Amino acid sequence: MPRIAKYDFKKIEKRWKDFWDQQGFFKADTYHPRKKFYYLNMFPYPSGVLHVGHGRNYIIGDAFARYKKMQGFSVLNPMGFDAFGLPAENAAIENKTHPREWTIANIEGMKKQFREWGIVYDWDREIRTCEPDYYKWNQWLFLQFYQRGLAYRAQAIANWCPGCETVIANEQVVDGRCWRCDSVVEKKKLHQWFFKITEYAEQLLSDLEKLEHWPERVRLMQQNWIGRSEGVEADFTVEGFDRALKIFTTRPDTIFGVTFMALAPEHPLVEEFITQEPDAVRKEQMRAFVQRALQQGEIARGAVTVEKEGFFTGRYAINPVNGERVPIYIANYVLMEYGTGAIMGVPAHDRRDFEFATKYGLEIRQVIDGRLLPEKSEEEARWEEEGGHPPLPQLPYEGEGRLINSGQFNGMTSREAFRKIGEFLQSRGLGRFAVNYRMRDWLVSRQRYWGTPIPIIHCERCGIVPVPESELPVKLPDVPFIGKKGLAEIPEFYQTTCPHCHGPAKRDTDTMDTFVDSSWYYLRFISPHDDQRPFDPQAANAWMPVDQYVGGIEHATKHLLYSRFVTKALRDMGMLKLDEPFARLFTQGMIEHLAYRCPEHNWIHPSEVREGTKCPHCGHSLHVELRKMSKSQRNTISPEEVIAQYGADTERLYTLFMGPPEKDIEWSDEGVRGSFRFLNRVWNLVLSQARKLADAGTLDPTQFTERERKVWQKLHQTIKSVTEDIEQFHFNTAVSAIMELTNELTDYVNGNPKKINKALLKRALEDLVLILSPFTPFICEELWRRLGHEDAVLEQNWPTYDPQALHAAEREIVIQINGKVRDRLTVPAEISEDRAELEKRALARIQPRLDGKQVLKVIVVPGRLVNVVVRE
RNA sequence: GCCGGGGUGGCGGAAUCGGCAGACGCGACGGACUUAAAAUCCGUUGGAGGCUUAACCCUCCGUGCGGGUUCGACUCCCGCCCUCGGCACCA
Repeated sequence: MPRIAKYDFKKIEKRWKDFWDQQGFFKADTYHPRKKFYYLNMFPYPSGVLHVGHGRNYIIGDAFARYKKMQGFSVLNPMGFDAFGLPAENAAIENKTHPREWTIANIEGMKKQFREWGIVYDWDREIRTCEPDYYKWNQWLFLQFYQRGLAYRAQAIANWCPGCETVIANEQVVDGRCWRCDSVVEKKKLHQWFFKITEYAEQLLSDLEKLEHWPERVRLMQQNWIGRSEGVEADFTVEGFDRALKIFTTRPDTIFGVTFMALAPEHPLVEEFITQEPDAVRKEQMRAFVQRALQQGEIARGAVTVEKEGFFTGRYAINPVNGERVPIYIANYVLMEYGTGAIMGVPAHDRRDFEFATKYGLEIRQVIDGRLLPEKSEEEARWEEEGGHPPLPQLPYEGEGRLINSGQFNGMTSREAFRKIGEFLQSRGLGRFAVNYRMRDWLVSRQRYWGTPIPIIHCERCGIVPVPESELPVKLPDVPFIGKKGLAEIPEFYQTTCPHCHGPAKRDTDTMDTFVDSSWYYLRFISPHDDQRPFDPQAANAWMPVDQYVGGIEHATKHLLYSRFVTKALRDMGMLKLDEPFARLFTQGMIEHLAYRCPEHNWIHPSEVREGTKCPHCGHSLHVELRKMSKSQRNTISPEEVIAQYGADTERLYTLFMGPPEKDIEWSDEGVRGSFRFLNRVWNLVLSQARKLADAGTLDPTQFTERERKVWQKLHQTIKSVTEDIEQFHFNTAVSAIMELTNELTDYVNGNPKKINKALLKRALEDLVLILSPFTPFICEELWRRLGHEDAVLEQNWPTYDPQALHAAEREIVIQINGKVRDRLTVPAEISEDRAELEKRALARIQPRLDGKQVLKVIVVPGRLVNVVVRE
């Protein structure tokens, strides 16, 4: 027996890394793609050293791109870096360096890491958003938006993150905290730049339907986020005041139940009421209340838990439907940012209004009778039959029903009344149907250094003046970076002259949200070196949309929403001919690991944990929790360690095999060893046979023995299921199918070594290597050569299966009695579809078991089973 | 509160046009090899019970809980429980 060389992954991986670097398998034709496939991973923020959890995203992507390449697609598979952003500044401050240095160093480290993983990109298309040749086009985009009214500056109450010392967008606030640093977000009234994403609210919502290959979850998250509500805007006149008080309601059918009005503390009328208040004491009280409410707002007025508070303005409003006079309050629970910043209070049919009215002793008038809904008539009938009345619904009742106490609208259903009351108001010019969205405009200005400067100049004489396109890019000043220096502290930067009047002027000192950079980068990858425009529309139209996009779910209502908006805006600017940028989306799960926390010493690295999960410093019992891998929680596993011990192929295989890729899953060192063992088995199997197969004859399936036919069948079944699994991102089951094939081939080889069909085995081993190659490219490239091939795996065609080969000559039919398996029957394939024959054979077979019981019926599922139903 | 996903062996997970539950892997146990260990290889492994010289032979239970539909339910329907995620004083 010839000795088999050991699986020396270090040598193998080194060899093929270099080879792939030289080959350029993923170089794609920019202008004339044939059978194009645009594969894209969300590009990373260069935050430092990568751990195995980061690897998942890129390993999935590399496997998929390799598979598509072997299927004959022209694959565009680029990578770049979302290189602007706050962590670079914070790290620079900490390390007394410049954000640029920190960023570039990380990028170099990450590129090396990708290479270690065997991940192949077309680096000629690399993008770094912090370079002027990229951010110039952010500025261009900003100016285009400005011209079209899609970018505007406004004073608004913004989310201020005290940790990051900048404002952040609504999408970047999670549970009242900053998505990045977790600080509690405050509210500040500031002048800020916005992108008018709300102009596209309707399209962003309705086009979700087109995204049939997106996870349902993401679509729902966006739908909730956009939050469309249909309702009516109604004008209440204010007594002794010349302007109307506008409110928005989704329940115009309850308008006869209005017993008070409430204004947000920021509502413009509030200030006027205070100014005009003759009573000095009252004036002061009102002012104090507003002050208090606004301060409360800074913490989190949004919270349901905050007690509702109000203050009577002394003013009254007139209900446009019945002329009733109702008091106007200022209330802390009314939000200025939604609707009109004012509401009509209907305590009987709104939980919040009910709470408020109860507290302030306001009338609670029921105007909807929930018992009389047509859909409930069955229940009503039953109640009548039983001689009773249905119980009165408890107030507040927020459901639909029929109107009562509502004048001429009495008896209508809520739905009818919605329309009729809306029309009633409309016909008198006192209201109109209206739609409101929860989504707000995208706040894009940031008070930080490391970002794209906003290309705007403020001139005392001319006002806001856009920087002329010819002067782009407005470069970030190259100053030594000491401390938290924003552009507002760098006179060399902001001192300038006005492009109009040439007088002294000041540049805008804010930089753009980094999400602007990432909202269109997928277009830049297509023609990354174009210095005339952000991207070449012709090439973009040829390559877009991205056929498969992969990234984390955390971007569901941030990056994925912004990108959809920007694509639509560019379409309307005539630069793109498509509505949606990402045809297929896959959101991978996180990799988790146990994290240990000491009440005194915080996060403890698993390797330091002492026996019995004690803290190494103080002996305290540690709190153990499964958490996503993160540097801050000291529970990361470094790819270097894994690669040094087992090789990159093992890490790749384990990452894909560990579980469904969309799920969060725990990293297991034992699992890694299992993957390593498997690769050793494949290695030994192929090498033990490779030399013997040199003189394999021609393959002739018609001459197969029964055993050979079984091997042939398994091979084709495996090709089929692996292909289908990869298409659906079921990498875990694809790998297990390949493991089964390997087990089968090992059995075959060991079973009767003298009688091996060499042609069959050669083909089986070759196909095995090819279908495994997207997952573990290094070992497969090596084995492919050792099987006698000169050309690269990536130049091979993906194996296809023969439908004829999928079925065995014989099939096993299960025989059930009353649904329980009692016996089995092996029949020739032709018979397995013959109901009558199956029934006959099955009954004959189990006759002894029937024991004279009466057979009621026999159910035959061809090819599968026979179920005999007997009387017990 | 509203919306959505998910509950299957010791563990990760397979199997859903209703048709053999537990593929594949990990762990565990037993064995082979070895002076020994590691590595490797072979076998067993949902639970309970039974039969036999022996055999991978049989019976019952089993996919969060309780009902239902069906010849047959992890899969469909009704009602719950738990859990994860999104939204949330959005009028």
